[in-house]
Amino acid sequence: MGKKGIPEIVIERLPRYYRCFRALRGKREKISSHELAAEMHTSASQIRLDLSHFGGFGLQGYGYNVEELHTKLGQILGVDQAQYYVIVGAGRLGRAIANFPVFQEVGFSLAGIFDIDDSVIGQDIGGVRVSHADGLARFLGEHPVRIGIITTPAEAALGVAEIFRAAGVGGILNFAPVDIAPTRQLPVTNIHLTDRLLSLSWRIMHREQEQDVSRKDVCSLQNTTKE
Amino acid sequence: MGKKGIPEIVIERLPRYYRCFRALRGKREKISSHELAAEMHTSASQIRLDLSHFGGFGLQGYGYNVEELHTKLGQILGVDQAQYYVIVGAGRLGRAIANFPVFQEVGFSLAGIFDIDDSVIGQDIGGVRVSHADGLARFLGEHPVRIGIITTPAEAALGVAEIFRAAGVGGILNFAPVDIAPTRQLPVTNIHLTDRLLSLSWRIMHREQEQDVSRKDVCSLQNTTKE
DNA sequence: TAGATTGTTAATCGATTAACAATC
DNA sequence: TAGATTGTTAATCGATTAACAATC
Repeated sequence: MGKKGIPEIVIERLPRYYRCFRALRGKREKISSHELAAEMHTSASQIRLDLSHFGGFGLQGYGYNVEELHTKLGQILGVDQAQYYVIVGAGRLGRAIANFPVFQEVGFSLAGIFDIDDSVIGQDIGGVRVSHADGLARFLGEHPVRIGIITTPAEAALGVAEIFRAAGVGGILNFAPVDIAPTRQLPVTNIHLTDRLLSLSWRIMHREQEQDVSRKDVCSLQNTTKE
Repeated sequence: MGKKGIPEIVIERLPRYYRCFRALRGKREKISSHELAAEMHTSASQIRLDLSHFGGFGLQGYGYNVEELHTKLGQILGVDQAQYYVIVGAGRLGRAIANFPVFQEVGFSLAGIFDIDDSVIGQDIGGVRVSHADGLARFLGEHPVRIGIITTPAEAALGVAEIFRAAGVGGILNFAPVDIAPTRQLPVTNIHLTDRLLSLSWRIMHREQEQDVSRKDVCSLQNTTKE
């Protein structure tokens, strides 16, 4: 099977597999779908089907080679190539993201950070000087920016998204509490932290009917696979 | 239909409806499922089925009353009651979250913030003094904390989760790049920002086969509903 | 009343799980 | 070779969409 028609939901799971194989490096040479399913609290079937979308990474009677899968999944996710991103909105969340060590580890470099508040312009954040947002469009025209991250207040977010779109930025990661609509040309991931807090709040109030992990060991990391 | 057996996926969508009705307040008195679907880029069927899980909020021939739905959805999500949360990990991300205005707007109050770094202990973050994490278990025993937010490095996260569990905290929102397993007693939402960045990276590299929004108007917010 | 729009049931679609032949 | 474990197809399960009777 080629790279066409891979369900979106499989793509969303891919980073988790990557993370798992990354953590396994050095610890073991190989792992079977069943062992991995136990680690990840999923099913072996799902792992095999998910991975098979990208080619035959496993070996019958052996399993998956940890080193190989780590490399292959990294390539699939674009971790092997340097990628540049910019942050618009140099508030607390923007600063936090600018300093995420994992982003760097994974090959993403901060190319620029922008704001409209004169009092923060010129400050050094994550090794980069904050510039005025007026210069954003121009900056994007001169630098190869793959990802635009929005950490502005809600009001500013759509305007920034439009600048990103016009400049041909590859994709948007939006943290402003507004939904930015993706298009075929411009994938967008909207991350609404408050939404996650609220759905968690609901689940807390209704925890009785939570997933029926058998109670023998409440905080265990025991897997619930049946296969 | 009662509150039993509502699919998890519906719950995850609920905050989005809430956000939408919140934004509509004052602007209009009522809205039909079709109009709302256009706003939200979903289908009217899905909206009607989702909302019907919680009771008959709509009125035939009229639609949904904005004010009423805002109130009802707020109640369902627990926004009407004061809820306390603590943050463990007073780094940049922890500070950012402590200052999220939307969390407060929605009824969540920061009860405490903890770290192990002596140089940050005693600092004021979001109106709360940073305490040493050694005092976390005791603090939880003395205060009614609904949600525990983890913004520590990966290594510390499981230990903190265990303290939360032992203290009977209602639920966990985890930002550390580790999966904390939920149990029936303790719902957990793991938010892996790097995972979202990586799946976006894949989508950028494969944007050709993105969802086929018709190209007539690339950046439009035009709805794609068919019903 | 006639038109609009819900709540809900039935039909469709997609995702997960189970099963097993292929093969290391 | 025999045992293990994959990749893949078929069966099941769940979620979305379509249709429509109920009713404001």
